[in-house]
Amino acid sequence: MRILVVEDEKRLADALTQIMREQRYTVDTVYDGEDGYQYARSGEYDAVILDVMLPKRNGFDIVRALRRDKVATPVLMLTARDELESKINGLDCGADDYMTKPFAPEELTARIRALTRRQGEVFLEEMAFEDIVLELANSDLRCGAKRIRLSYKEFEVMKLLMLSQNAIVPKEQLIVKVWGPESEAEDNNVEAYISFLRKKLFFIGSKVGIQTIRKLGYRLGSEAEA
Amino acid sequence: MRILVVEDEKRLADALTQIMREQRYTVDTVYDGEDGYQYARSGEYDAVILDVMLPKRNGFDIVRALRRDKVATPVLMLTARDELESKINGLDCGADDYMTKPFAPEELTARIRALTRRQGEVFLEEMAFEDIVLELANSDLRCGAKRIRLSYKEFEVMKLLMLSQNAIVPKEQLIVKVWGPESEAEDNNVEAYISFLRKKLFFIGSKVGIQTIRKLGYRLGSEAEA
DNA sequence: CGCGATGCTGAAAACTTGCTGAAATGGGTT
DNA sequence: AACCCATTTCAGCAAGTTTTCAGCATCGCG
Repeated sequence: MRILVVEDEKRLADALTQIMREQRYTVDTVYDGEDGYQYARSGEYDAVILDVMLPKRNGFDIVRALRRDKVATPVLMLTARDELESKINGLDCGADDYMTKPFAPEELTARIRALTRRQGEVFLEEMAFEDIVLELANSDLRCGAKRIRLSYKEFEVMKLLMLSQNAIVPKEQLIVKVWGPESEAEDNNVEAYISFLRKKLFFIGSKVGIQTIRKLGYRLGSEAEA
Repeated sequence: MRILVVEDEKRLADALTQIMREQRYTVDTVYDGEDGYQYARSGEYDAVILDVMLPKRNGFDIVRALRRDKVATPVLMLTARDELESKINGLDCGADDYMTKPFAPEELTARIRALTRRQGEVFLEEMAFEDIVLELANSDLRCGAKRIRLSYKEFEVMKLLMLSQNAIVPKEQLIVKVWGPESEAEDNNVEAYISFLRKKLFFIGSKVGIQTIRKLGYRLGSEAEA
């Protein structure tokens, strides 16, 4: 989860950055309105913490511009003034929430959680290993420009292998997690799917291969190592 | 736009209802937590204004229950206490915003506007995707000079697909949002409409197509990609 | 090396899921 | 009542997925 902090007061900016990093967000920090706007416009953030009073360009202005640019990133406005006017102004500009300084760190994190929750879950969108990427949203397996659609079970098997990175995944575990603990699935079912996946890995030209560790299971590795 | 007000104090409840009606929202009002939960659970509101202290069931509890039921309706919590604790509590329960009593009517309406804006119920004239434009006012789908009228349900399905841009929209979600959560609609109903829409997309000569992602849902994409 | 155990894979079968044309339904209008 | 239109229903087909199975390949052990 990526957060953009736009705040000119160095001490406060650092504090905000620190607080958010502790919550395991990836934080970028900029110190004036113009930079803030440019960064936020990229749309790659999951939330923006935006001071109202800023050099070069004020917060209201930035939010309005972002919304006009069709950037929907949630924005939390920050201001020293506790006036109703500026609250309403902020929310009406298209900001999603509003907080007055000073504030407790917990309040900040709670508000950011509330803002990011919506998109939240979905944001881990892909898994990577070596030169391949598994797109969680649509079950596509990608290597460079080439891609191929995986079926439901192929996807599940691949996901488990990638989740374990280089570790060995026992057949038994694949059966339990993909076919279910009650299932009648046999080893050969897994073998068939490993075979399907190998074909698809070859097709997209990946150097990643599925290695067989006899009697133990399978694991991912690059063809080179072996 | 439909709003649910859950407030036990009669005077305040009436005031809230009045304020929101003046803003042309359709307002339903209930006076205790249990009713509040039941009504909100229908998912048919665009926002809920929820008091924390309520007979039968408190506000935190209700939000938590709603989120557990996968109801994503934005909730604005209302409380007399200006304590940080209860703010955090409210937001972490899954509420989307928080306001302390007393408040100015303008602040309430500004916050509700902010909450409802986010779900994309924006009053735009039209929505665009690649070479097609959906005219919200008259339900026409346009590609260049060619246009065709969509029926009500065709329009709703198309709107949801376009709202999600490239993201996958599950059949289930289409059923819930177009046919309603209580409906008996089956997958085949959606399939039939997807089929209608494909014919119309073809008719207006768009390069946009509706892609099927087996077991997951549908999404828009240009014919080229695939 | 020879043998059994283990794993691989292509093809076919069995099954699921999705598509679509046509007909039925049903509400609203003329 | 006759018609129009949106919507639902249904049946058969198409496409995609999963299972099954047979035969071959490979491994490791004696």
